[in-house]
Amino acid sequence: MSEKFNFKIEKRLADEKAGALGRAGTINTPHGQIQTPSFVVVGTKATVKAMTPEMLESLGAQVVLANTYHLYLQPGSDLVAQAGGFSKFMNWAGPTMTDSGGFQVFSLGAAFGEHVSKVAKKGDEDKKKVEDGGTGNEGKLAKIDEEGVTFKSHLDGSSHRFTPESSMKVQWDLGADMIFAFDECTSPQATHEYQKEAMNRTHRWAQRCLDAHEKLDPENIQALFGVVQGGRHEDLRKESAEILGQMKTKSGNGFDGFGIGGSFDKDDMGTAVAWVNKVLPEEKPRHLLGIGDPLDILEAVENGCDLFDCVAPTRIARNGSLYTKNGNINITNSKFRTDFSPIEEDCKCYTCQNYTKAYLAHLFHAKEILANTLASVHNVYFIVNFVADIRTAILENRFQEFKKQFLIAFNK
RNA sequence: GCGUCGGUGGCGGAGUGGUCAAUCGCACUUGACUGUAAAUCAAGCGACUUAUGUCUACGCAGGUUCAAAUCCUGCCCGGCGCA
Repeated sequence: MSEKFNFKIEKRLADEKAGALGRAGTINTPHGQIQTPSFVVVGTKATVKAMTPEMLESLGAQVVLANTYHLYLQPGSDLVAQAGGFSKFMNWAGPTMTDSGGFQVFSLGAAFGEHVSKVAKKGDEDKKKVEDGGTGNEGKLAKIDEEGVTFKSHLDGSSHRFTPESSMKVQWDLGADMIFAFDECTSPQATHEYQKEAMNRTHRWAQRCLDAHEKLDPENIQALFGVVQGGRHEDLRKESAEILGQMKTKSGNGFDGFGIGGSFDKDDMGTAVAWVNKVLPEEKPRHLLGIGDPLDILEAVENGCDLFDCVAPTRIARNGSLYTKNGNINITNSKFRTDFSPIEEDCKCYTCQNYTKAYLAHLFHAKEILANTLASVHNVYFIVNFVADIRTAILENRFQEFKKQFLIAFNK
């Protein structure tokens, strides 16, 4: 009944600008098509915070990504399996993905209690280099060894262990169309030496994921994406893409697509992504994990990425930051209290069609729960349609013009 | 009228002789947020300022003291009790 996973490239950027890696395509999954490039909405615990699936669908979202670690802890992956998978559980009929739990190795390990982002900005250089990835320190909730990672639940402190094999099993139970190999997301503050060590471990884990997945899912119902690591280093990134691009099981099955994970330099994301995408097999989709800033997406699409997921649109929405074509605004700023115009005059989202900035400002100041929903609707609409517009521009041979116009308006 | 308790920064409310421009909470202002530990977090919040700097401040007016939001006197205002 369902179509097997596949990816078709419809249009390449290369005919517009020599050397450009970008493309527009279509992914087929058992739960429908994804027109790429596409923004994947994050619904960590089988819910996109403050939004119903109907809202997501009506604003054009195509894919939802949930998280292995979170659903494993709560309500438990066996329960989600009983429900028929997280997509059925949350009433989202479209394509789905799950992250492997690899990001929690970072967020509950190296990044726990620190002010570290996986995207390093200027001025972060003076932050101390971390020799062991930062995971061995006291108080961290994740500890890594060769076999896997031991976590302490952030909910109740109980101990749990993930291995490449168990991540595959949990993701099988969660039942997404596309899943990721269990990897280690490293801190941008980690040394080159540590990045290399972590990358090599991630490669060994990738092979184990590939093998375990083949046993669990011999008909390959779920597409498995390998995750490229290597941090901010060109040599490591290229090596990782090379190894994962060619990795196979004994019976010859390789990855169905690739995630690009780990840490980046904010200023040079396009370059880092290009190192990888020049090496990865062209005919497989590439998902840039956890990246969602409009400017980063623009760079990454141009350099060959097809899918993006990011918590930013929903998280910053809940904190009062709203995307506009002229840059972000913070709706809680005092000047918006009496601004009776929509967030954006020409925006077609439900929020902009029906409410004013003054009303949203009021909801935020009053800490009304509807603020989260209306702000999330706008931001998700903005980013999903922004990426869809990039796709259209590629198909219509006007990507560079689109990019130029967007940057002029968006850059503050 | 008598007695009694109290009047502190936008609000609530600590402080009861020096370390107080004054704990804390709220409100307010601004910022951050990139595979969600997140409806979270950070900074600021008397004035002027580059300042560990100066000035003005704890109902009002005096006084005691080297030093007062803190002690004394008077006044004004409020709560409660008794007439």
